[in-house]
Amino acid sequence: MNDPELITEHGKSVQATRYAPYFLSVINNRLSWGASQVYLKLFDIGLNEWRILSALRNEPGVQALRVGEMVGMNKSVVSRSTRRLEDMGHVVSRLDRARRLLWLTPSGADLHDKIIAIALRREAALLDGFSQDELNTMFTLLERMRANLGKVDAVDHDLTGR
Amino acid sequence: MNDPELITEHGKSVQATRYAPYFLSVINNRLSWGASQVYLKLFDIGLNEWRILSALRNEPGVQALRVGEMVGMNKSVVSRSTRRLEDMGHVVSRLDRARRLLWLTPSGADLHDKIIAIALRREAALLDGFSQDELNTMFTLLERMRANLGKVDAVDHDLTGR
DNA sequence: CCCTCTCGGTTTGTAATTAAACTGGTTGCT
DNA sequence: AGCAACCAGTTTAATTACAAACCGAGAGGG
Repeated sequence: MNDPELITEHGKSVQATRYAPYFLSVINNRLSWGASQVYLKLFDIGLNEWRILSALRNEPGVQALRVGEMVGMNKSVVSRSTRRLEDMGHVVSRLDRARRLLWLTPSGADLHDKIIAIALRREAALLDGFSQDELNTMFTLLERMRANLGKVDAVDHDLTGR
Repeated sequence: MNDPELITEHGKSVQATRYAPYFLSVINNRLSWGASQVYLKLFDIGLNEWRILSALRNEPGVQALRVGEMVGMNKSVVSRSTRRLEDMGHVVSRLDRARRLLWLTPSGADLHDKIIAIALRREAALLDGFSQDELNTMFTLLERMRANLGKVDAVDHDLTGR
């Protein structure tokens, strides 16, 4: 019945339950997709716009490029999303030489404060049942993974010849 | 100089370094983007195609829907990616009633074995320096987060009214 | 035997993400 | 002053991701 040309035997493979990238992607994808949907539905802005609000709340008057660094966004996204927030009246910008400096408006600050409450509630649900010790451990381990990303890149460069 | 209408004071905000979703997104995004680039460059297939190869290696002859469950992919992605793999000759399918059953071809199995070596190398780089104990702890904590995703959804439903 | 409901799968639409090409203004050097 | 190098930001293109609408084949009930 089965074509002998087909692979039908169980070979060595990745066990998803012990493969870190799989775990990370499942958790992250559902988290960020869910966040987007909630923010869009309640406030008509997406996850990227929210990140910008957050950055500007921390450092009012920064330039666009710095916003990207702060929240780990590509500058192209910063560009589009700030424009959108500006159109909606949540952000204003001023040109300083070649730089574009950004501030929240009162409505932007208000929006930020509403969304952060939701973001923290969602995070609390994600970490429900974690003791303080476990939280510390987890952040430490995540931080070490993040620090190792450069080594992953090195593997990639090795494989693709830069 | 600063318009008084603008928010310029530092208010309560999210500290990215202790905000789990941010960490997860940074790590995951770089990981999966990097993987895609490597697989595309070396083998002309993307991350999604790779995931399907992996699922079919584990369970030859499964139906498309089940593949999605196994590797956490949306069925629409499974649909597109399997078609692509079939066009490339790495996968064959057979209709069984309404189901579409999938198998690797020898070339697909070969491709799988090449890529898994890379995937494991990349993961090893990510987890470089982790002791066996730390690995166990981390997978446990990740699994608990994954299990909590339902609670996050509950928060979302509560907020958006289903 | 036909109608409807269900189920697997495909298509479509929107958001997020990154790199790379492009633009325009600044700065620095001669 | 003029040209080149650089830098911030914008635009474009490609990939991943999810939900929802859609479609077609089966199954079940009347």
